[in-house]
Amino acid sequence: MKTRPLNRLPAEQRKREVRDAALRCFLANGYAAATLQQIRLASGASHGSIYHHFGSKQAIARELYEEGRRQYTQHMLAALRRQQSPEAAVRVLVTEHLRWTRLHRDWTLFLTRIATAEVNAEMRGRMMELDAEFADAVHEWFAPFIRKRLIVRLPAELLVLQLFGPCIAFARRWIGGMASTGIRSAERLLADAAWHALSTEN
Amino acid sequence: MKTRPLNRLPAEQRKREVRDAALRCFLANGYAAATLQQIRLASGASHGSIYHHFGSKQAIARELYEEGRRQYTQHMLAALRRQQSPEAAVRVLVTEHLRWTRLHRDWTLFLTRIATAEVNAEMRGRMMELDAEFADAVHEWFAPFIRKRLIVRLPAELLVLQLFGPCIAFARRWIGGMASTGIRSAERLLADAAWHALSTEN
Amino acid sequence: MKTRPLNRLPAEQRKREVRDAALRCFLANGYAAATLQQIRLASGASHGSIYHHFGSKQAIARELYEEGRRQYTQHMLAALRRQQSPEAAVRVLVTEHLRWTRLHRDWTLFLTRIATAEVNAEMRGRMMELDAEFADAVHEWFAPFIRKRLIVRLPAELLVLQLFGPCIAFARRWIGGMASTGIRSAERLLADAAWHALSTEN
Amino acid sequence: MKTRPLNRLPAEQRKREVRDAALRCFLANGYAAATLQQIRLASGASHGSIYHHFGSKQAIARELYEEGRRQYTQHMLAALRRQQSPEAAVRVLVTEHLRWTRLHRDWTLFLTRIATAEVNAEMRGRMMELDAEFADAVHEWFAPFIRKRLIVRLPAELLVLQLFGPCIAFARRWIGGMASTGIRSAERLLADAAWHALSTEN
DNA sequence: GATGAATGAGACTTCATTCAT
DNA sequence: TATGAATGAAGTCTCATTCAT
Repeated sequence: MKTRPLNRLPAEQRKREVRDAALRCFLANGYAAATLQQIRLASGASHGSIYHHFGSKQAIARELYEEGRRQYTQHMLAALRRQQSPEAAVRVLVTEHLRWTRLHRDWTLFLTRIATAEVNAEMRGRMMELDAEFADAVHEWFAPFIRKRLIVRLPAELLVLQLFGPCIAFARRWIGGMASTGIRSAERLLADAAWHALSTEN
Repeated sequence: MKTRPLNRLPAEQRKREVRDAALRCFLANGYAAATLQQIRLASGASHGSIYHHFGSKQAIARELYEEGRRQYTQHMLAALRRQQSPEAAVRVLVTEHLRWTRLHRDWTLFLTRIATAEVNAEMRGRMMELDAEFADAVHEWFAPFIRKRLIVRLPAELLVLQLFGPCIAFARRWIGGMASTGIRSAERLLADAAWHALSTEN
Repeated sequence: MKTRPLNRLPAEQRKREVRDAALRCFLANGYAAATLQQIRLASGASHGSIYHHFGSKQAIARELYEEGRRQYTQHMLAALRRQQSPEAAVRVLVTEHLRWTRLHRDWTLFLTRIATAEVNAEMRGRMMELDAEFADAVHEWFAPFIRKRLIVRLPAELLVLQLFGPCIAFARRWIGGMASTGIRSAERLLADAAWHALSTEN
Repeated sequence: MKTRPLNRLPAEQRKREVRDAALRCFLANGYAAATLQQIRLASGASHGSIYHHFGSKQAIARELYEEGRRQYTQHMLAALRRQQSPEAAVRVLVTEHLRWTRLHRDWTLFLTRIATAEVNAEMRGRMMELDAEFADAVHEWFAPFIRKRLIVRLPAELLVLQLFGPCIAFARRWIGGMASTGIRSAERLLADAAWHALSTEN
């Protein structure tokens, strides 16, 4: 009943702090195992304040997911659009994927886990939407080179899978501490392999 | 006066029923969201009976995981060992992976999810062990051909990733209802692509 | 930079809007279930503004109760005082009670519910006070006729109950959508019955 | 995690104790204000045990409501069916209603409050159903006497209201400590008044 | 006067697990 | 073996109310 608001903050700053704290908690033991209590203690915000700003635990995860995906996508597409040749593009996408994974280990872990975690249908739908958007953007860039037969003839979807499939699988192993190859060597080797797999020149 | 146990079953049959029910529950909303209550209702076994046979919720998942992995591994290695040439082997591995995915949709979904689910360290360790065993077996089969330079020179780990990465990623999309390519066309196309990616002949 | 109050209204108008919104909320699910959040959204006033004007959720209900009772009482006593004969008075009280119920369905529902709702002692005391005042006023009007034996010999309290009991019970059923008799037919029939019950002439 | 069941009871006995404790809690401050914590302490059952048997707080109230109504109804209908004449029947119904109210003050208070409390639609429907059943049973008993013109010509519904309306209103006042007339005097006076109101002989 | 961020106690409910029968 | 009553910690979320701006 008697309470004094101690830390009055601008809304966006408060949300920022809660999101950051929540990310740490989700990473520690996973989404389901993270508790509001932990997020509260880690963020310094009160229980009620968190709900005032987010409305639910899931909403925090949703905002984090959108943020992580946006950063990844922007990074990748920016790198892609700086390239001229398809070979450079293929190499850069693989290299940058692994580099982003390495530099943003937390985000990668969170995005990987939440994607298969038990989230509700609405959130799952949003994830698929973002997946499709990214795949489309990549495919669009390669389309002219596919028409010129510089890149193997594959449906757009499979081309993207051939491009990212191995490094996604590698990243998963690396995050889990299971990779015997170093991630830096993998950058080069998987870039070579991807170009070998996609080029018609070999 | 005393209630008589009505559903006395042979132990293995009762466990079978509980495992089957649990698989359905885990698939419905994920491991964490599934409750003993649901498994109890779905299996017809009582609370106490389930604990008598399994000891914990996690133990049920562990048994299911072992079972699913064993079936997958046996299927894949049997297919691999019937092959003579590296090309046939590469094609068969991709094809059979996708075929197994298609024919055992439930198992695939369960294995995929539990792999990133929030399980304890012991279970995670067991998963990695089984991963490594399978990778080693595949690599061992290809080793002679790698030495003969018929297969691209890649560390064993990356070779396996190059082989399965795309079809794992495809399977994930297909399970989620997101694949625009049919899984049967994908079998052929991804087999071609895998061979193109791994062969030194191209 | 600073947010400007956008909806600055004369105090009484703002209170009016909040009361109206609160009445709707209380009617929807009852006093206890109505939340300040709902009242805030329904009224357009901010959290703080509501507290500035009322001080508490209960105070809003109290003001509404006083308002509803005042309207009912004034209506009934005005109608009573226009009568000359006890028969006309009995008939008019029953008729007008049901007519007011019909024309002010919302108020009736609110007054009925709040009367048995879980409110604090202070408010309960105030309710009883108003009940007694009304009963006294009615009884005072009939006193001369009771002394002249035109109206059955009953303690004042029971006389009023005999007068209003059936139509209160009917109103309760009608509000709940349970009445099989139409409220307009009930006006006449219950007026007849009340006169039959109270008159010594029969 | 570690727990020892201390008070293992037959299911019905445990439910009995919880219901009794809940009735006391609901009476103390009303349904909404009563907490599971209070019921737990008052009943001696654990939190989980209560949910094992009832599933929700509302379900406890529902069972109590059914029980109270059943007791009231059985008492009243048994008394009614022992009568021969309509006069005796009218008097007995009024008298027994007030006597039951007096002897089962707790039940009356609970039934009165819960009826206007904030309960969900399903429970409200059940209440109306029981109301209608009782009214029908009473009306059926009087039907022959109405046809013989020994009882005033009123639609069944209004007849019942004329019969019980005043004593329901009185009971409400008496429970609230507002009645100036004693309940025992009221039994006789309201029985007389009811007969005067319903009989055609006067 | 108005706003809405902040509070924190406490609400109901769920759950894996235990164990007497 | 089977049953299901019992446990109680812990979960998410709600709420009336306060007060700095």
